[in-house]
Amino acid sequence: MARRLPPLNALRAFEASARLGSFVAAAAELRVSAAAVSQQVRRLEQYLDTPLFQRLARGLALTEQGRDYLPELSAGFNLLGESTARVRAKRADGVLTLTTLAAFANGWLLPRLHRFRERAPRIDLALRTSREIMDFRRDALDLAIRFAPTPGRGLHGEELCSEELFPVASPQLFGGRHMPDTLAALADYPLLHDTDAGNEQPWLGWRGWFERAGLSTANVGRGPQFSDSIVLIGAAVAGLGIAIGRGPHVAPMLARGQLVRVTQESWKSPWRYWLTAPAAHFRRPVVRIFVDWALEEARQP
Amino acid sequence: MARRLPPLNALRAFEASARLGSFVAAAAELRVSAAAVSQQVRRLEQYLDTPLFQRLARGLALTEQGRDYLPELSAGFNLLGESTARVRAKRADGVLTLTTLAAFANGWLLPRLHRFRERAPRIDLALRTSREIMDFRRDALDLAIRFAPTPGRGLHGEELCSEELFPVASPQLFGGRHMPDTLAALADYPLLHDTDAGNEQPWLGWRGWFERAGLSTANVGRGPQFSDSIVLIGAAVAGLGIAIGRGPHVAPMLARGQLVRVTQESWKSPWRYWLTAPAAHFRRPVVRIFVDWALEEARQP
DNA sequence: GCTGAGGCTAAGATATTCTTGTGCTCATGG
DNA sequence: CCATGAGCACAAGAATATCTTAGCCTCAGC
Repeated sequence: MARRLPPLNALRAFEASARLGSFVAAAAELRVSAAAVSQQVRRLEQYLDTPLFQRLARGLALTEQGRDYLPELSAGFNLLGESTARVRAKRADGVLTLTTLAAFANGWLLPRLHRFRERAPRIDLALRTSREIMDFRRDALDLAIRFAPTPGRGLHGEELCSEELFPVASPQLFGGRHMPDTLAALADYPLLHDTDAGNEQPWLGWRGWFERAGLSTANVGRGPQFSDSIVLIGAAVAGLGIAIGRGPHVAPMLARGQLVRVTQESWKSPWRYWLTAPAAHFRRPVVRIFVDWALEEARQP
Repeated sequence: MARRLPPLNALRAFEASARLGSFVAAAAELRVSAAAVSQQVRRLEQYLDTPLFQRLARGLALTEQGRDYLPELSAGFNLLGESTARVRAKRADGVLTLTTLAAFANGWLLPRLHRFRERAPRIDLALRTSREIMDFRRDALDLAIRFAPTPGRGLHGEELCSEELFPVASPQLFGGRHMPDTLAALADYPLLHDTDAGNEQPWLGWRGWFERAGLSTANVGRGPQFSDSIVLIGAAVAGLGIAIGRGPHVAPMLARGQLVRVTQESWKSPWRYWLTAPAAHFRRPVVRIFVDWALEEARQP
């Protein structure tokens, strides 16, 4: 008749630790101290009477038991989490005003939005794309997605995703010819530039890339410039040259074959995409539901 | 990056309540008071901002939200519970000495035992089938399965399953003829009797059945008698007559078509099958693992 | 119209869980 | 080769969360 379950919070602590590979990281996800996670995991190990981690001086390694255990736990918690999110979202109702870069909206948000509509059919999204930093005091904004080193002063922020960059071009640019496979060889093709880029964020500009590789930057300024990433990408798709593709902005074009990666080079940006707003906004149900959904989307491979 | 989960203990309280249809029943399963369950469910409803139950004067009814929610939660908790049980069982090691009625072992336990071997490959079962009540003080017994109204004096017990009874016979007994469909019509066939039955437990004897139906019991004592349910069933399978089939004892024969139910009559026994032993035994890992497994098996449809 | 089952609430008791602060180990880098 | 810092363990007290108890309410069934 009965069902016997292990201590659930200990289980959650283990699942997070195993998934993230560290008590410190798990503690951040669970918003408790690392010591708390350590204690919870110990409790579970006692309950099971078997070690789940090998404690190394620097970090953790799963034991065989732990390795077998993790995937099923994750699946179980996913079920709990997803079904809960659905229940929560179904009756929420209202408008969510969101700003983000057009290119991010286009590359990341729009292709996923049908799933949000499914989950929260009664929340309407009002999307404001703008290159300016919006002011929460002035504008009637619920939430912003920002690319920045930190969430922003005075604002609460949750990390949405990181960004990997790599050279991309239309396959038509090369006709049948061999595609260049080194950074140096790219200089033979027209390079497309983002106007803003390259000062603070060297990974956004060709100059940064050539300097990092120790190559001459003499001719690196040549080529057309674009003030907006979305237009820049459009130019690359049209075969006008090679652009520095920002992962989240170009993923759908890569998936459709409109763009391909050129060379194996890549650069992982130290900045992050943040979901950000004054802390109070995050307590609005409509915002919370969107944020939870977005974070979940970002966790998918 | 992050995953957001609802309060897990509240979730478990809801799952149990919804599955069992009552806070009182859920409280028994979770081994807390009904008030605690009520509070936990309320907490979850607040978290979700939606009602999950309609509170009726006498009992509960799921709302639409709750109805959608339950199956996924159950699936999630099943994953957690089953994978945990596997991890727990894998290293346990030893012998479990168990007594039970031969017919119950044959009809219920043996067909399921391959799954137990899978889960706990290093636990060997020593099965002692006996019609006598075993004495935990005298015999080296870990656990007994007993059919009784209560677990037994001085012993801890967990309810394994109930028992439904119904007339059964080999389909060959009727040749091509019409199968009797009323209790009264059974009297035309040989009735098979369990020697012990019919005094304390009227549902085990034909006399009890005929009395309950208000029929004459004049000829009800006729027919062969058997001192052991397993032999009685064998006789029924061999086409010797109609027996009172005890659900857990005859399930595999029904599944294989060796027996069929005769008439739609059935009687739900007020006694239960108990897993029972001195409380201390239940704390032995080997016992706990078997008990958890058996309870889980009993929950399956 | 009783009675009992089942649920609710409030308040205080009890447990669990978390944080803080300290100490340890070892990989990394100067 | 030593200093540094990341990451984990441990202990004790603090902060919560959770449970129980006890009394009340409603309605179904007798």
